[in-house]
Amino acid sequence: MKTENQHFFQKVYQVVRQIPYGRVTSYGAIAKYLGAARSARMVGWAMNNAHSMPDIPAHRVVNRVGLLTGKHHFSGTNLMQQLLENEGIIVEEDQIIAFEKYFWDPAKALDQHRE
DNA sequence: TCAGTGACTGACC
DNA sequence: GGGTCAGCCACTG
Repeated sequence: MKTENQHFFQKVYQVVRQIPYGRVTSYGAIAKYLGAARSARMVGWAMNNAHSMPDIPAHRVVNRVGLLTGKHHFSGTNLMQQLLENEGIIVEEDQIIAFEKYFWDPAKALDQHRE
């Protein structure tokens, strides 16, 4: 039984869905929120599997420097960038400009216990 | 079964 | 300050 793994993936999808419009986050941030900061690759794998899931704004998930490492996995090579720009995010050479400005931390946004 | 790969990250040199 | 290495875990051949 690997239901726990499924749960991990589901959690990833749930967090990604919570990303507000015009915001982005990183694989590590999600992984850290899920208590698996060292398993950021699993988040990336979850995104790969996210194609099977509806309403997963995977384009809002980039690596820690705001680089669109996963754009190649989208239908078009520019689709990911187009989607981000459509939300008001500036993307240049596959990298988000002022990434930290748009960065959305699930650990802070979803955890209402701390401020 | 074993080994290689990957939408990552942090540490080290 | 930039390049390299190792760790992480699941999937594929």
